[in-house]
Amino acid sequence: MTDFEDAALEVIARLKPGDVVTYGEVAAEAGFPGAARAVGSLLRKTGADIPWWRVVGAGGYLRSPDPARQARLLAEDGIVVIDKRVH
DNA sequence: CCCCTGACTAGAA
DNA sequence: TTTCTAGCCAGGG
Repeated sequence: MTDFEDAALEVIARLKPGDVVTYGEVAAEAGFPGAARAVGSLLRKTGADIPWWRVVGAGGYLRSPDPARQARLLAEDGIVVIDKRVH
């Protein structure tokens, strides 16, 4: 487990219902500013156990391979998603 | 070690 | 507005 993965996973695990952060914010918060891509790679291989749906792309755009599913999960958190974007 | 890809971004053209 | 480029980190060939 790399330092990056360890820190990034913890940042995401701390997210509460209603919270939405971008890949870049997670990376910066984890101490690796600019490593937004690595966050995506991490979520891709990481199974459940973390609120991955609360991580979106810059501008609130849903970048997950299944935007519809992510939008539904966000809705359960009380977050409104319009045209695949969080406002 | 080199090269390419990707749930990314910000800035330049 | 759309397209490119450069930067970043992890992974795979």
